[in-house]
Amino acid sequence: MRDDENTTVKPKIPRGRPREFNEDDVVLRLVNLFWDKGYEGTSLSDIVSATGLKKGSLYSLYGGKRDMYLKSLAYYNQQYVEGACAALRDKNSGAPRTRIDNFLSSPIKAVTDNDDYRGCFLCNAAANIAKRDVDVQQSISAGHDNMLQALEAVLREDNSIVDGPDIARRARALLVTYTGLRILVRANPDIEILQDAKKAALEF
Amino acid sequence: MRDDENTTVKPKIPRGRPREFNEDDVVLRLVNLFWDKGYEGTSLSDIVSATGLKKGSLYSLYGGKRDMYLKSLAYYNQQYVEGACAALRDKNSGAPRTRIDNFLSSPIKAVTDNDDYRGCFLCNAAANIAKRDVDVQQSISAGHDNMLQALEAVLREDNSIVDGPDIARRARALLVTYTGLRILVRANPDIEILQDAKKAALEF
DNA sequence: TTAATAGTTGACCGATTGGTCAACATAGGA
DNA sequence: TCCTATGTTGACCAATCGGTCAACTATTAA
Repeated sequence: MRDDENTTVKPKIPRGRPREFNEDDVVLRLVNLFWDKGYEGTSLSDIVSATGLKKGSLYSLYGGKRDMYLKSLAYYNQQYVEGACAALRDKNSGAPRTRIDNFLSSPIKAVTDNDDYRGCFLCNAAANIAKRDVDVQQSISAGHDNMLQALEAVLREDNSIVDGPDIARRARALLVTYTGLRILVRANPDIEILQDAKKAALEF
Repeated sequence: MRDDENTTVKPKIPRGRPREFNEDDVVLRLVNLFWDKGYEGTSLSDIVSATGLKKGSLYSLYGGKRDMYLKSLAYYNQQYVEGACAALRDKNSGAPRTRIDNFLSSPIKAVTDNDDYRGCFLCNAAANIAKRDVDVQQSISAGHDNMLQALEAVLREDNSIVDGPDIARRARALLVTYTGLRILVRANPDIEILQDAKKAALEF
């Protein structure tokens, strides 16, 4: 009891030399690197120059390149995927159909608004090395599950769809469309194709 | 005129030492390698051991790794994509809707029938390096254009769809769904999700 | 002060990367 | 039988790959 008096919130007890960097900044840079160039396409020296950290620091922090990749996927799930899911679920951000439209528009808007052709990190990971790495596979599945549940939630709000197996099916179809859009963005500069496909995907 | 007498069809005039391999066999092995492991994920020694050729032969044949990749994409377009498009167009292989169903089923059947989780070579290429290589991008676009045209052709056969902009839009949506299925196959072992999504995508 | 702990750094590692090349082999044409 | 043209081979290349480590620095606890 006496000990707890001073450390009510147990704020922090750092020992040894303090870090000279912010770990969130670092992992964000990792995400952006792997997202853009993939696992094999990103080299350690890419990482060193992008983060400013030396190999030693990186390795004592993560263990290895693969762990950096895994951390990046987790961070992406936590930040980006979770953000998209929250928007889907947010009843204050429009009618159900509007939110679904926004969801399918985001892959396109990334290009038109921000010149961001990177697509979806999870989709790229799937195309990259998913089959050869169970942990990568699990991270992707986790993200997809999250999205599927958010999609089902918003679909259930829509009166025009009968509750039941249709909901799950529709959600799955939307995820597939989302994935397709995110991939095509990386290869096809023709935005009209994507907008058309989105429009058709919303006709249900 | 005299010279042409003997060489009516100009069959072949091979000079120098003849090749000890079949070029089609080689490129097929290249396709299978790059398809599975991607560009950066495939090393020259992978290629050497898969083809049986030595580096010297490979380089005098193709010029470099990137050219091998480009050749593989072209071969994939010529063989696999063209095959799928022909099946879509073939009026003897079922009603329009049936053919579209087959088209969307092929990504799933590859898994269930042949344990083939590689997805689509073009989609993987898009996720891999498309943005950094114009030639790769063009090869992907060419394949997609081919598919889109075949899809439009078969959709035009279907009486339930009014000819006009709807055709193109529907075709584009189908291509996006196809792409999404092919990508998800690589990451998600849950076939039921894909079958469900396919079913929903056919409800138009 | 002095340990103990943790972070930073640059030199270093063997292995592998994509790629080159000279020597040699095998064919057709003169 | 040469000559030319092409194919095959293995040795070789610099550069880069992911990864390790000992020396050094900065901090807190005793």
